Amino acid sequence: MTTAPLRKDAARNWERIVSVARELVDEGVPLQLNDVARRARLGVGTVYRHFPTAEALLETVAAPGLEALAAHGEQALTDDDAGRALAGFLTRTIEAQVTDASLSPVTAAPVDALTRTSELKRTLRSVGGQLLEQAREARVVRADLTSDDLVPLMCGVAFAANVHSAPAARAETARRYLNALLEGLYVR
Amino acid sequence: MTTAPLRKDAARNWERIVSVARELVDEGVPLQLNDVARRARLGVGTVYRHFPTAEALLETVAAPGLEALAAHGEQALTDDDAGRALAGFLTRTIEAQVTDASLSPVTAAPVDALTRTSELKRTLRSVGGQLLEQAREARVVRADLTSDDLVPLMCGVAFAANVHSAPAARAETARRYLNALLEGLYVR
Amino acid sequence: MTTAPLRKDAARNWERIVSVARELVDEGVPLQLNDVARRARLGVGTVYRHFPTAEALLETVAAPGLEALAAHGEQALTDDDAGRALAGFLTRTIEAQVTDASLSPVTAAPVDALTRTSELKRTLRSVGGQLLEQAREARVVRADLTSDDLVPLMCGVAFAANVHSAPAARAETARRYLNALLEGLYVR
Amino acid sequence: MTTAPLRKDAARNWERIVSVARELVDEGVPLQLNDVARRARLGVGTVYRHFPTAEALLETVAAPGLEALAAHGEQALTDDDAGRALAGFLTRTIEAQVTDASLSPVTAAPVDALTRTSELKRTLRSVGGQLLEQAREARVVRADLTSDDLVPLMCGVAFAANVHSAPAARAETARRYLNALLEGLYVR
DNA sequence: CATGAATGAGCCTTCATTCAT
DNA sequence: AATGAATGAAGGCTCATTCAT
Repeated sequence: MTTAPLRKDAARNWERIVSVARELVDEGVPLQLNDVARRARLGVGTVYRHFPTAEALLETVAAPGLEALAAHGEQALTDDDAGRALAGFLTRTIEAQVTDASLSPVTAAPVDALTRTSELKRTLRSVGGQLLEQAREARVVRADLTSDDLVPLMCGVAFAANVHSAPAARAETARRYLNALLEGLYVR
Repeated sequence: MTTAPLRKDAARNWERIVSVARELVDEGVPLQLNDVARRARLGVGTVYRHFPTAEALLETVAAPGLEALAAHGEQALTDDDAGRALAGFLTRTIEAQVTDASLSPVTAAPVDALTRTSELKRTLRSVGGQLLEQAREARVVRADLTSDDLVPLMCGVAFAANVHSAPAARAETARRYLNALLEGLYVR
Repeated sequence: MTTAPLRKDAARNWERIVSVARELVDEGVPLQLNDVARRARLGVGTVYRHFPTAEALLETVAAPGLEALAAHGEQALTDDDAGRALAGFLTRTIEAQVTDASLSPVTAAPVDALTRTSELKRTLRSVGGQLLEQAREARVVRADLTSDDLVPLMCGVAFAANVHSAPAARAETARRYLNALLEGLYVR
Repeated sequence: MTTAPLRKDAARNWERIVSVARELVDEGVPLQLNDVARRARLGVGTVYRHFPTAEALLETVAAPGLEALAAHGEQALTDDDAGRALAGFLTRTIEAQVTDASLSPVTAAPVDALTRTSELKRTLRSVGGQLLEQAREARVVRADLTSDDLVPLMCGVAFAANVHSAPAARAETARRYLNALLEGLYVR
C-alpha cells in the first residue's frame, strides 16, 4: 500500500511541517497543530490536510528514530553473542527514548494514528522478541520474560530517568537504571 | 501543626469533595474543580475554598495511600532481614501505585501543593533510604544505588506495568516487573 | 436622628473594620468587604452588618477627612482677607484629596451611601460657596464661577495630579496645578 | 510599517467589532470582549483574534479621535498668533475628551496596548509641546509650565466637567472650566 | 491544494451576597 | 450579634476543528 507521491510544493510543505514539529518536540513544547502552522508559516488547513491529528504528526516525527532502532535490531540479530546483542539493543533503545522526546509517547501509546507506526512497532517487537529468544536459548536471560515485556520495561526505564533527574543527567541516569535492571538490584 | 477543625457542615462538604475526587481518579478522569463541584452538587466556590488547585485536591486524595506506605515502611525498619524488609517495602509501594491512580502523579511531581504532601514524601524517601542503607550494609544490594534512585525506579516500574497491560492484569504485571528489577533480567 | 449606641464589643468591631479599611485605602487596594473581614479577623457577616456596601465603608473612612476640611472652611470664613481665605481652603482641599485616597471617589460620587456623607458634602459646598461669595464681593475672583463649580474643579486638579505623576511628586504637582488654575495659564 | 491588509470578510468583522465597541463606549458601558462578541453576533475567538485585550480594542476605537486632534494641532502650529493657537488646540482637546468617552481612559493610561496608540500620544505631546513653546516665547503663557503638564491638565479639566454635570451640559461646562484655567480663577 | 478567519464549547477563577450555625 | 461556609453568576481566555475564499 503506497501513498500517492506528493506534488513538489506539497512535498515541500510536508517537510516544512515535520521539521517544525521536530523543533517543537525538541523544545519540549506539546504539539499543537495551530502552533505548528504558525511556525511553519502555513495555513492551519494545510497542516490538517497532511496530518489529521497531532498524534499523526508526532508519529511521523518519531518514525525515523523508530526505523533506526529497528535497523540496529536487525543488525544485532547477526551477533554471535546473544546476551551482548540483546543488551546492545536495549541500550540503544533507552538512549533513543531519553534523547528523542517523540519516542516515549509514541511507544507507550496503546493505539496508533498511522499504519506506518503500527508496522514499525510490530517490527520492533518482533526483533526484540527474537533477540530475547536467542538470549533465552543461550540461558543468559531469565525465563519468565516474554517479548511483550520488552517495550513496557524500556518505557519504564526511560520514565524513571525522567523523574527527578536534571535534563542533562538523564542519559547517564538512564544507563545506570538499565544496568540495574539487567543485573538486578540484588546481589546474589 | 494542626489545621483548625472544620465546622460540621464544612467537614461534610470536604468529605464529599474528596470522595467525589476519589471516584473521578478511580475512573481515570483528570481532576477538574468545576467537574468535581458539579458531581458533588456543590458550588464551584465551595470546592475552591477547600482546595485552591486541582493538585491540592489530588494530593489530598493521595495522602492516605502515602501514609499507609510510610507506616508500612516504618514497620519494615524493624525487620531483622534487611533484604526482605526492602523488598517488602518496594513491593507494597508498587502495588499501591498500580492500584491507586492518585499516587503516581503525586509521587512523580517535582513540586507539591500541600506541605503535608511534602512531609509525606520526605518521610517516604527517608524510610526508603534507611531500608536501602541496611540492605547495603547486609551486602544484599548493589552498591551504586542511592536513596534518590528508589522513587524514580518505583515510578518506572509502575509506569511499565501500565503500558500495554490490561487494567486487571496490572497488579500481577507490576509484581513480575519488580521481581525482574530486583533479581535482574540476566542470569548470572 | 441619632443612631442607637453600640454595645461595647460591637463598637470595638466597628473600629477594627474602619481601621483595616483605612489601611487598605492607604495601600491603594480597592475595598472589598470579604478582604476587610479577613484582615480584621472578623466574619464577613459582621462587616456586612456594620456596612451594607463597600461604599458605606469607604464613606465612613473618608468622613474624618471631610470633617476636617469643613472645620477648616468654617475657620477660614472668619478671615478678613477673602482671597486668602478661599485660596487657603482650596489648597487644603487639594492637599487632602491627594494625600487621602478615600476622598476623591467619595467627593466625585453622584450619590452617597450614608446620610452623614451627604450632610458633610452639603456643608462643604455651603462653606465653599460662602468663601467664594466673599471673594467675589471683594472682586478678587472672576464672576462666572458658582459654588457648584468648586467641587468639580478641585476634583479635576486632584485627578490631573494623579495622571502621569509619580506618587511621591503628587502633592507638589497638585500645588502647582492649583496655582496655575488660580492665577491662570495665560499671562495678562 | 503597514499592517497586512485583511481579507474581505475579516475586514467586515473588524469593522463590526469596532463599531459595536464604539456603541458600547458611547453608552458608557465598560468594554468586555465577550460582550462585544455577543452584540456583534460573532464568536469570542474572532474578537480575541482581532483584539487581544479590551484595551487594544478601546485604543482602536479612540484612534480616529486622537488622529483628528493631532491633525488639528499640526494645523495650529502654522498659526501666527501663538496664544490663539495654543488655546484653540486645548479647546479642541477638551471638547473631544468630553464628547468621546474613549479618549479619557486612553489618554490617561500610563501604558498602551498598541504601538499605534503610543505613536499618536507621542505626536500629541510633541505638538502640544511646540505650541506651548511658541506661546511661551511670545510671553503669553506662564513660564513654569512644561509640555508634560498639558496632558494631565487637560485630563483634569475633562474630569472636572464630568463631575456633577449633566451629560448634556458637559461640553459647555468643559469650555467654562478650560477658560477659567487659562485666565485664572483670580482676577488680577 | 492552500489559506487562515471563524467558531464556540469548555475550562478556569473571582467575588458580592446570603444564611445556617 | 457574630460567624464564615456556601453559593453561582459572571467574566476571562484557549484551542481543536471547520469551511468560505
